[in-house]
Amino acid sequence: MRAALHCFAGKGFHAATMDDLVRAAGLSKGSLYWHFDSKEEVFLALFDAFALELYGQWDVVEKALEDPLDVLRREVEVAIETLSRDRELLLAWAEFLTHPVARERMAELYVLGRQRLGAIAQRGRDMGRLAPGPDPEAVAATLVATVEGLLLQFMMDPSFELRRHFEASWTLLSRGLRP
Amino acid sequence: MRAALHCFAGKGFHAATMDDLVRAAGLSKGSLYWHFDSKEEVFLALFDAFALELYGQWDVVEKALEDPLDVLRREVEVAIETLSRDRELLLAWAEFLTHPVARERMAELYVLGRQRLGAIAQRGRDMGRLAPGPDPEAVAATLVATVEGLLLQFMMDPSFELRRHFEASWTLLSRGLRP
DNA sequence: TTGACTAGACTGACTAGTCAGTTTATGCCT
DNA sequence: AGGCATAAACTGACTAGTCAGTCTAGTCAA
Repeated sequence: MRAALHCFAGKGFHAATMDDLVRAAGLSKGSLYWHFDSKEEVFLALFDAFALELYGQWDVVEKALEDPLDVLRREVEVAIETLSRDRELLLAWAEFLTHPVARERMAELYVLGRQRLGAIAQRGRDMGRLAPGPDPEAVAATLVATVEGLLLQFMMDPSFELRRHFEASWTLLSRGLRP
Repeated sequence: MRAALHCFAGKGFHAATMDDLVRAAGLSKGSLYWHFDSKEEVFLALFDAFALELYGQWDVVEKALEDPLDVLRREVEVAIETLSRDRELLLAWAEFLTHPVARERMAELYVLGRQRLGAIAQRGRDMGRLAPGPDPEAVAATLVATVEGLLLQFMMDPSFELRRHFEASWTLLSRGLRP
């Protein structure tokens, strides 16, 4: 899987050949096809692994923190950290956007992500910790957009100051979120 | 070019064959190669056309509007409108992210975009129309992130209410931007 | 002995790009 | 008007190469 991530991130899904994966993993063609039925399956397995990791981390955040505004901030932060930890992961992420099946799964991931953030925003509003103005669903969409948009800029340009810009984005957004 | 957009959006850069383009354009192989030297050249020509269109529209906005906050809002709006007008354009946009050369050009586009938005934010701050808090560069990065993040979500899911969520995002952000 | 696993040569479908020409448009001279 | 030259646009069969996936022949641990 690590070898596959390396190959797909470096050359993209199509340009990376099964021979590349085999070489990078130190395996043979036969072995690779013993473990996976097809190139696509390797690719999708990668996606599923990251989706699982991301939402696993969100579970932790939601159990650890109380204040809805803290949870929102930390979840955005965790999503950015998880995906930017490894540059190859980020490049593979872009690759997922262009693969028909991976894209479908990514779409589900977004829907679920918005639901989770939206539910927290709703709770925050009910508790009076968030401004009553913007509806929770739209807040969730805005937060997802911020995560993905900042990551996209970082992906295009490693010198993009992700951390600093995230702090600035949050400062702007939280002013709008607070009652 | 229209035919190429259709093919690349539908199947992606790699899976779309030159024979597909030829069929879609109602041309022959030789003809296509008379106009373009390679598949990559067709692809990059598409990117350049859209980059040009986008910044052309920003020029118009900057000439037409006075108040920096209005300009910022309208430029974000125009970027979203231009890229979401045509679903195929949006899908091709994702394709650009994964092509090494197109990615480089996209990176330049982001840098230039942030510079332009940053300059306007700076002016707004100097004029006292924007809060002095967040530095202009970070404001620009946040706005670019919002555009790209919302578009990404719309790309994955046509039922995503782009317009409504854009309004909500702007409401949140503008609260943070105003003095 | 069996079944999980590995090796790597091989095949067949597919595709970017080429080339040797053909047709159409344009301009110019008588 | 018509003949001629030149360039621009186009045609489609062909080549040379690539690569996902298959297949046969194994190894090795329990």
